[in-house]
Amino acid sequence: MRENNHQVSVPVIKRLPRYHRYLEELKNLGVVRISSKELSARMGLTASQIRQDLNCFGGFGQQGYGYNIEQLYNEIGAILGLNNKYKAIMIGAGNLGHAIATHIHFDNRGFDLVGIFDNNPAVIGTKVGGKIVLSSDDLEEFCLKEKPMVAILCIPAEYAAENADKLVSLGIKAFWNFTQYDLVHRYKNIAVENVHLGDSLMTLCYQVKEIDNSCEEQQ
Amino acid sequence: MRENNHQVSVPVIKRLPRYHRYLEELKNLGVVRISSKELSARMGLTASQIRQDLNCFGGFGQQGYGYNIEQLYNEIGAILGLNNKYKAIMIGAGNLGHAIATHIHFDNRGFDLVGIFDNNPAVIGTKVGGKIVLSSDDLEEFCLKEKPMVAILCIPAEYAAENADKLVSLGIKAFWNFTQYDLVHRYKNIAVENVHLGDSLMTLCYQVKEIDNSCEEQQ
DNA sequence: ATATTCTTGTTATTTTATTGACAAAGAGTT
DNA sequence: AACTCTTTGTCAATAAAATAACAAGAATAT
Repeated sequence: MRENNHQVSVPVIKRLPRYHRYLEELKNLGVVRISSKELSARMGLTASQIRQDLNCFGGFGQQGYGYNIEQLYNEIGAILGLNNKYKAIMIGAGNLGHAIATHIHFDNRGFDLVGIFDNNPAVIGTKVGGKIVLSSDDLEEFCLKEKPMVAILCIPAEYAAENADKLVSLGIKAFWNFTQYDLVHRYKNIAVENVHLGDSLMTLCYQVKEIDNSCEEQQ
Repeated sequence: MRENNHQVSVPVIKRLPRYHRYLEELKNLGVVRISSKELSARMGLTASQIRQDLNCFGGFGQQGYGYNIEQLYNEIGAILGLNNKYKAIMIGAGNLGHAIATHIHFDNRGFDLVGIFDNNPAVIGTKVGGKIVLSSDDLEEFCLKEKPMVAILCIPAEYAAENADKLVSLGIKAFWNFTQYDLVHRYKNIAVENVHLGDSLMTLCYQVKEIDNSCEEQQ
């Protein structure tokens, strides 16, 4: 892999998981090699972009041949760090937390969900995704012992800031943030990946409105 | 509002929900007006960007004064189309579908969730978010009668393509897609908003790896 | 072996997005 | 009423991202 001294841009990083998915599918289909041209056609982007993206990390292809699918799949997995087992804890075991904990394959994506916390007595002690939900009161002790690196926030927006501050003080280095609260520029050297479902739905609403308007115009 | 003949770029649209959130918060705090400068400081972006974004849709501000928060909030809501009641149906009432159906405030965001469908007999007939889960067998009849515009896909990736095709044939014009399957360039004149949670987690993994590496280097 | 085709990695160009600059206009002040 | 300050809307400049172009290397065919 190429030396990492030049920062790779966010748009490139955001595309890597998608490449990874397509390559996995091709790998499972038994396809051995692919050219940037063919992959671009499948994915609906330009061959140039694929080559440029990949060359941020190194030359994985071969002229006149293309890319070896299994190798490229593994390389991208390594770039993303999916072989890691970063310890993650979940804060909030309500509807959404429950769904995320049971639905997401953390182990394929570099993480290990080691603890789930809630402050609702009705939920504490129940099992979610094979794990017993712990009380938020035990959070500090747990963090000191297990030293998790990542926190998944599945709590109401109004509790996000205080919880995040506390978690940072307990050594958390990254957030997977499902709250509406914007954590992004609250800390430095803390990674934040927001999943703003409400924002996503509003964006869809705009698109639907556009389609709706153009339908009406045609009539 | 300004005439809509020039297409507004995707990055601008994606920022609108965030403006909307911040304005809502300010409104609830009883703040009446705000300048682009102050809003930009709160949101962590440039004043120029805010002014440029807003001027894609019209001049909502006043020189020497700034923007009236309530007015701007309403304008952005109207631009996004949040006052609509687009009928939405959910396909798949598993863990994730259940959480989305109960957790998301559809009515604040331009939608009305009118039906939930699943093909698992153990789930059909149960109540999710106050609605009885219907059998997928009833989907066609339901769509002919209710004419929903949007489908929320909470099914495994392998069933995404066939379901989407069927839904498009039944008149669905937009998808909120929670599957890993890429619907984007499958149809034209169909809106797709993807929520690829797996991709999001992989992106976070990359960020965590970066932090982890820089920590190790320091030692 | 040689020629031809394919396909990469990289540089150049174009397009898109963000930031900066500033005249014009209204708000607040004296 | 005149003056100063603030802040917009817009245009210009810069930065970033995507696309195109192409030389060079490797595979395949003859």
